[in-house]
Amino acid sequence: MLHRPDAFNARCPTRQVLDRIGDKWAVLVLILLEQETLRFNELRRRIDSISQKMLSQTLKSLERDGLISRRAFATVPVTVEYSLTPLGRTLAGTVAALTQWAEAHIGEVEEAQRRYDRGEIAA
Amino acid sequence: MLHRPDAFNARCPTRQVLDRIGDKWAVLVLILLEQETLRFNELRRRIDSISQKMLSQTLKSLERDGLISRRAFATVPVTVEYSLTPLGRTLAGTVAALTQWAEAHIGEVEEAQRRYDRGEIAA
DNA sequence: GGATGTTGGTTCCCAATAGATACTAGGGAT
DNA sequence: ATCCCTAGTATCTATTGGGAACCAACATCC
Repeated sequence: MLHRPDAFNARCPTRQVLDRIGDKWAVLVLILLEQETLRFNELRRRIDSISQKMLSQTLKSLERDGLISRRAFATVPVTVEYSLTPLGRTLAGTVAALTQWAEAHIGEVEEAQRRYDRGEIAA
Repeated sequence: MLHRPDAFNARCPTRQVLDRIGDKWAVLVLILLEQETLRFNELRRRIDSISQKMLSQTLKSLERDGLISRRAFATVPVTVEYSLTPLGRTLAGTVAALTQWAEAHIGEVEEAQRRYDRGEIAA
C-alpha cells in the first residue's frame, strides 16, 4: 500500500529526519537563521528560555545533518557564526509553512482546548 | 522587527502549537489519519515501535487540540475510531510537506552525517 | 590590581518525560 | 478453564531536558 519510504518503520531513515524536525528548538533555530547569520549568544538571547546546553546541542545536531554551518573566528573573545546551508535553506522554507499554520489556527486550537477542558468532547 | 506573533517568546501560544508539531508521534498519527479513519490498535500496528501509553497520550492531546475526533461504539469488544477533524486536515497537509522534504533529502542528510563523523566539518 | 563581564561552550545534577511491562474489564473462541 | 481480543491505565525504570556552575583568555570598571 505504501509505495514510498516507510516513515512508520522505525528503521527507515526518513524517520530520523522527522525526529529532527520534531525538535522544537531546531525548528526555532532554522527559522531565525533563515533570515540572517547569527552568533551563539545572539541566538540564545532571541530564543526565549532556551538553555546554553540545549542550544549547543541543537546547533551540533543541525551541523551534523548538514543543515547549518559553523564558522569560528580567532578574535578575543572568540566569535562563532552560524548560518544555513543551501540544504538547510530548503528545509527552513518548509518549516516556515508550519509556523504560518500555527499563527493562522492558534485561535481554533485554543477554543478546542477550552471546549475539551469543559468536558465537551464534541467533534 | 517582528510584526507577527512571536514564536520565540515562550509565552506566545503559537509556540504551543509548534511544540505539538514537534511531537514525532503526533506527526505520524496525523499522516496516517489523513488517508483513512483508523482504530486504536490499527494505529498501534502501523506505527512501528510506538507504545500503547504514548499512542494513548498522543491521541488524547490531538483530540484536546481539536485536530482529531474520537468515536466509541458499544460493540464487544469496544470499538474506537479516530479520524481527522477539518482543522486537523489542514494541518496534515502542511505536515505532509515535511515528510516529502525528508524523503527527498534524506540522502543528503545522511551524507552530511558521514562527513561530519569522519571529522570533516566542511560547510 | 582584584572583581566583574564578555565570548562559546562543557560538565554536573536533578526533575521531568519517554518507554517497557503488566494489569484492567468484558466478553468470544477453543 | 484458558487464552485472546478490545482500548486503554498503572507502575517502574531509562533517557532526556533544563538550571547552574565552571572553563580560558582577555577588557573594562573601580
